[in-house]
Amino acid sequence: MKWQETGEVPCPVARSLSVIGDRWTLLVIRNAFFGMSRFDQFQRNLGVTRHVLTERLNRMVECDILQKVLYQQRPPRYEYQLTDKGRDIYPILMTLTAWGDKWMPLQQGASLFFRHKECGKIFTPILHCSECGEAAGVETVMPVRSESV
Amino acid sequence: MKWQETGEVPCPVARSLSVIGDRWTLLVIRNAFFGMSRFDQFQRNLGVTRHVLTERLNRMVECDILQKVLYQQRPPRYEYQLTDKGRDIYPILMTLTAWGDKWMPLQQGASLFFRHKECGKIFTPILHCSECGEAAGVETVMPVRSESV
DNA sequence: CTTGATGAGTTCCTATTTGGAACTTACCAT
DNA sequence: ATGGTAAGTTCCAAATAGGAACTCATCAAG
Repeated sequence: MKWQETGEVPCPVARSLSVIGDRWTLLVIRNAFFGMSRFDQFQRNLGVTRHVLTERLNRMVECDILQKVLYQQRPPRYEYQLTDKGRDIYPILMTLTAWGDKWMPLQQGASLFFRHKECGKIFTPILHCSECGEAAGVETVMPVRSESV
Repeated sequence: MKWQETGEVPCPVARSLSVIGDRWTLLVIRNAFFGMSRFDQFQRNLGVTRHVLTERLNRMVECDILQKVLYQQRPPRYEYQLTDKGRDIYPILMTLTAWGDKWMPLQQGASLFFRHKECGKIFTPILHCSECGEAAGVETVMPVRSESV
């Protein structure tokens, strides 16, 4: 099975991964959340080769995760900004961060935190149930395939 | 930059991705959550080539996401079971699922749901702040690098 | 006892994707 | 006229992936 065939696959995990399931893509998005938007910023910060970066940015624009915005004429220069679809990847980055901090810690401790503006504190993201509001972890959740709903 | 160099990188997102940041790895883990544990089950269900699957399973065992458990002698056969570290990937799969359902829907609707055992309902996972308990989305969260904490 | 099936890989070859470095194009500043 | 900046392109070598066939130990059937 090739990866371009998975965009229309029934599993939403596979569909998500068909777009954001490679390493550089998520790192570009992480940097976009830190305010980066230009080709050379991404390239220098990540160390990704220019031609892989070109391919990834184009794919994200096609998939409507980033949009090109003209920031200068003569010569025309575009920057890449997160769309609503792209901004909605934030929870994925938060859970990835939480997992990395917990299970692949470095001796000098975490290097990325999240501050909740409403209470002002550094926090760990916890998944809750949209229906009852209580925490929903692996022990309290059952995956259900749609055939059997 | 090569990918094997990123395991010790300061960003926890990059460290997470160095292990689970490729397409097949997360699909294998998804299937493990559905109860699969054997080589041929993974191979047939995913359509991944056997030698890529071998490499991925070995890597996950090395990283302590899966563990090999003998389930038969003569000939010795092992199955792959999620460890605590592996089970803790569940929130990542939930957020990936929620994003895929919302932004890459199929005409016939979602094909994977989560049921909260405590309230019995199908739900969408929402990230909350571990400190105050309120919802924490992209608008109410500030990423902070550790240098500036 | 020969054949066939099962499970978990391994091997081999080809095709695609990366990594790395240099080159291009359009402009501005000195 | 020279150098710098930004955003790519191009080229080649190296690594990774896809596909199909092969191996090995063992059990079951005819």
